[in-house]
Amino acid sequence: MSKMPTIKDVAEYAGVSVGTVSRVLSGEAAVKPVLREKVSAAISALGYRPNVTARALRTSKTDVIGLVVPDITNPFFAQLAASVERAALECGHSLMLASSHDDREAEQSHVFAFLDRSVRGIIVVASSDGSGLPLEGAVPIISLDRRFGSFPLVSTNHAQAAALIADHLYGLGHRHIAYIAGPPDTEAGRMRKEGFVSRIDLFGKTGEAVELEIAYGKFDYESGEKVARDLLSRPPQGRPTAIAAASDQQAIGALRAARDLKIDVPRKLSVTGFDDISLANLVVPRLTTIRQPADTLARRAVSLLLEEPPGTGDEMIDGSLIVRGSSGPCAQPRVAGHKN
Amino acid sequence: MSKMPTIKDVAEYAGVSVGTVSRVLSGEAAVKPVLREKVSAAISALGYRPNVTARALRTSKTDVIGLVVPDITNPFFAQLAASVERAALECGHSLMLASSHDDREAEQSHVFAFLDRSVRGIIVVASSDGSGLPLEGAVPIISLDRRFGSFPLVSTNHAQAAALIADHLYGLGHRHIAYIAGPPDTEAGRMRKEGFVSRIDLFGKTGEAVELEIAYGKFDYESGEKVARDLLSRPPQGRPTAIAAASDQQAIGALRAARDLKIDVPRKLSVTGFDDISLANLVVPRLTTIRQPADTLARRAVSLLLEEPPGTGDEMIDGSLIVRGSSGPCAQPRVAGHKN
DNA sequence: CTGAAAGCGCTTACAG
DNA sequence: CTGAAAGCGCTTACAG
Repeated sequence: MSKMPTIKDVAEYAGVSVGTVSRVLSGEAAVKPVLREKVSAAISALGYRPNVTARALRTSKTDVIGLVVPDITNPFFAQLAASVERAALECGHSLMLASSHDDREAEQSHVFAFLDRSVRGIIVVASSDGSGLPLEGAVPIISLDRRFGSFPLVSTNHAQAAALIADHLYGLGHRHIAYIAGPPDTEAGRMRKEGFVSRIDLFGKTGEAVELEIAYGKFDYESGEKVARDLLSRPPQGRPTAIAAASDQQAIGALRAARDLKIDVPRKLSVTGFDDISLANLVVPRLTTIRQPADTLARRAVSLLLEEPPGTGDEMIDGSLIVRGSSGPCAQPRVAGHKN
Repeated sequence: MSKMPTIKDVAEYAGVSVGTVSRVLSGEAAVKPVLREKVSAAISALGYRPNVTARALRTSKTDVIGLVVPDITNPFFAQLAASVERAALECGHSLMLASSHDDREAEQSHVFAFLDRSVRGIIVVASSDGSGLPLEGAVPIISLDRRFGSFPLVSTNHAQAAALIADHLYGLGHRHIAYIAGPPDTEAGRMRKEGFVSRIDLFGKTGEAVELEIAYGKFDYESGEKVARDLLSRPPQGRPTAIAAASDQQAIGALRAARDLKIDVPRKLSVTGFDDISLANLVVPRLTTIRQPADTLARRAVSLLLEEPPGTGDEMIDGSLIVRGSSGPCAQPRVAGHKN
């Protein structure tokens, strides 16, 4: 087997024309059973496998989906990638993966590289809000989780989900809350913050006022740790009783800062995340967070891509609140003697 | 631009033959400067980009590397994937990614799928020791981290690295150690265990004897937590003073078990991992572990793949010990009053 | 140094 | 229902 057999070899072996072989391969056109048999026999006798490249050239259709993520090392993106791969596989497609390392140029060049390979479609988890990419519809493009250019976005309903956290914390009695926001140049960062803030504002109007501090950071561990450290190195009375973070990684960083500062979570401080990465359930205490429906998101993105014609509208999928050990009732500092 | 321009369009625009265009594209053959200019001008005027598929069909060479990992959601594999992607990019190649979900059949079918796409080469992080794949050299295949079939393996020198941990723990005075091994059907699992055990045995002969318990598990969090829980729910005197795990994830699971059982790490128990995933530096306490040189591993794997002829021998790369807070001196239980 | 032509392995109208 | 033939967009001997 020094050379792979081609459709021509199969045709000769079976004593038919290549067209006929092609037809039984596609299964579309009707072929007389006798010939069909012969062809099938030839195929397995020779161990023939169609040349995907040739097929792609001829039909200018491939079965690969390109995915670009900011950083595959980020657990949430890894989860997303895994889900996209699975969804693609279910639809008989393969995955090409590229990391943009949060670099806009890399992101663009990866998209172009995918275009050059005439992939079936491209899903991009943008590194930051992309601006005017001069890309018209040769190949469908869908934004996942974070908007890329002006392409349709499939994402968690960040605002709705963030409001869930606000409800939770308010319900627990917290009236001094810090929110660690994500980068304001990401739609997810903005929407989560806005959802959270506007819910808290609403409480201010209809219930008890809440003192809300907002700090900005990146979505990673280090940012969360750093911001939380600043927030928490104040005397107890001036400290927030709850920190809501825009990502699990930030929240886990915050947890670490709290531990370093010997602040008991959840007794003295509640901490919440966003994403429900698998780690969230493993840290101590386990993290209260928002579950992003990675699987559903991925599946929808792939569907939109593959639809004929490709989906064109945004889709928002609700997140759900996962209550675990890192959040608890506010330690009512007004009662004397209960203070730290 | 409803249709992508082809090499033919460029040729017409520049007033030359397609052969000439192809030659300036490849940069190999000599082309008279005047024509070269014209062609370049035409290319940018039309926004021409070569059709990768056609080129692949013609040359039967592509610039994509296939990577199959057991689970992209596992932080170490994610790191490996990121490194492979980077290394591939540096060599002008793209990455196709597939997850085997630790399923041998899926693994095989992904390899075949890559073969069908006539990728330039395939790197596989095996889910378990693959056996006789009937794959001869159409396309180079390299095993990374865990051996696939009988293909050349690039991996950390697991035995050497595990011995480093043994040295560390022994040096700290631990004489009752538990080792949480990885699955014995993985080469990495076996070699790490063997490296660890034989080093401890050596101590037994040349120094003080060490009581060594060995438990088996998968490489994941849950396994580590479960095994450690069993190990640690014994009275303090019968407990190991150190747990060496075959992966960071196991170790982090063990950390969690220790915390649940209120066993102070590192005061009463030392815990070590293997991999140095980014999380290792974020758990509390930070995890002492072995750094696997993911970047070097990936780069070597890609190099072997791309060499002409492809590399054929195994390569072992030394790991390094990273000492952090989860390991410390043994709490000499022999001194009365110091006991728990 | 350059053009005309063959061919990579398929699919798909076009006749019959 | 089936075969002969064109053509997808390239690269590369082959002449000149």
